[in-house]
Amino acid sequence: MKFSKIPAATITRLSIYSRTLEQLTGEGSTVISSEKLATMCGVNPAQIRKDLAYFGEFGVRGVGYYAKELLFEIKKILGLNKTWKLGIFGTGNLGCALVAHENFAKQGYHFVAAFDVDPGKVGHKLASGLLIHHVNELEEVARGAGIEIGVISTPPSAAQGIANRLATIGIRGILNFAPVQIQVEGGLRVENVDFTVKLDNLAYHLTTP
Amino acid sequence: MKFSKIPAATITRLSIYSRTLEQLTGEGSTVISSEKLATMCGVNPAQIRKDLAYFGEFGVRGVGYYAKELLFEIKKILGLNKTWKLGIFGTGNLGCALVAHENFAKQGYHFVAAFDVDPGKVGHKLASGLLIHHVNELEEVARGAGIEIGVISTPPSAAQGIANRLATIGIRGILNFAPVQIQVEGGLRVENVDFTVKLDNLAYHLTTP
DNA sequence: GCCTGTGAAGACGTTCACAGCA
DNA sequence: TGCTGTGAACGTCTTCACAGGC
Repeated sequence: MKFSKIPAATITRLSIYSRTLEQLTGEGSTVISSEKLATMCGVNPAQIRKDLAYFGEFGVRGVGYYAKELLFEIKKILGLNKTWKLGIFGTGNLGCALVAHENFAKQGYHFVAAFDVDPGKVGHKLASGLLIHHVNELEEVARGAGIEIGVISTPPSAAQGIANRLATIGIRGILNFAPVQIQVEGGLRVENVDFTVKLDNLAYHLTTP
Repeated sequence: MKFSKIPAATITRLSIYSRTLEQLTGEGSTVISSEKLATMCGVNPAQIRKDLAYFGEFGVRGVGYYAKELLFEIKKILGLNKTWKLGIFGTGNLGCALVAHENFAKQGYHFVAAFDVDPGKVGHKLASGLLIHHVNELEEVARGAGIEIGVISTPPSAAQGIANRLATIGIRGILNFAPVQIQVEGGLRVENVDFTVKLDNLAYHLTTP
């Protein structure tokens, strides 16, 4: 185990390795080489070995990695050996789709509270049975439900305000779907999921080959 | 104008600058310095100047950038001075939410065709009025509608197959919401929008402060 | 023989610091 | 003076190439 600083890209790749290993173990693979895993993940084999070396020695020389064991270790590294409680802010089309999305629950991410500003929605339930609270009650409900990660799918103009309030009650992680750059300070970490940025990337590369 | 290779990260940032400038011009700003724009976008001022320098000289020394003009130039660089035709593959919760999402249309991205495998959905229309075709008709309909970018929101297992078929009819851009690594070759470009990877990042950083 | 683990080399991207110009 | 444009310095991440070990 090394104590050097771990590249952000390494964590992102671990997540992809994890997903690929999930698939491989599901298909019955037991041993996998860095080369084969690399091909499946679209990276360089040395990259995989280096990424893993930050956290330990998980392979067997001359053999490869035991898929199930490696998957377990990676999940432990990422903190996926527990359940995470999420709150959704904004229950429009996207917000509802996210709550209903199966991949979250499958990975241990559970929505435990939902919020909106629309009085016509407050008090109603989402398809999953989750009650929609008014965003005025954010602090109280978030604490009560034990939210650990906030998911923002509000219009851009509301995102910063939600983030600020989440910060003050000690939430340290935000997944932001609103197309704005949220200004943060201190321990709060924001990950942006940005469709438009990705589309702009495609547009650029289709325009400038 | 320089002919050096442009970092991928530069394009992503241009997209963010564009969004921020959109907001600024909307608020009535006319001139903006690299420093102020940098603060708003969460980057280094020199970074902005360098990013822009790849494409030309858009600023005025001692003054800054004219917001409206810069926005126009960045949009031109990104290829946003035209309308892009998108096809959606998979009309589940997420797919429907994407078609309904206002930010796409606002930036010139228009869904012109929808596909699903579910016979119960084929023939029906989405809320936007878009008719759902069976994915069997992919090639014919995609050509007819002039799809330029494919948006995949199918289950993971179906994603690669759709990508292959899009590749054979000459589609060169894919926005992939399925949590799998799509294997591509040649001119096809895939951008992944990966909620779970982002959440795993948060989980890691909340676990390992 | 084969595949992992890793120091060293290389490639890449970012930041600095200042020249250039309104 | 003030802010952009940019070569050079810096730091970071990736890839190579081979030592280490089954």
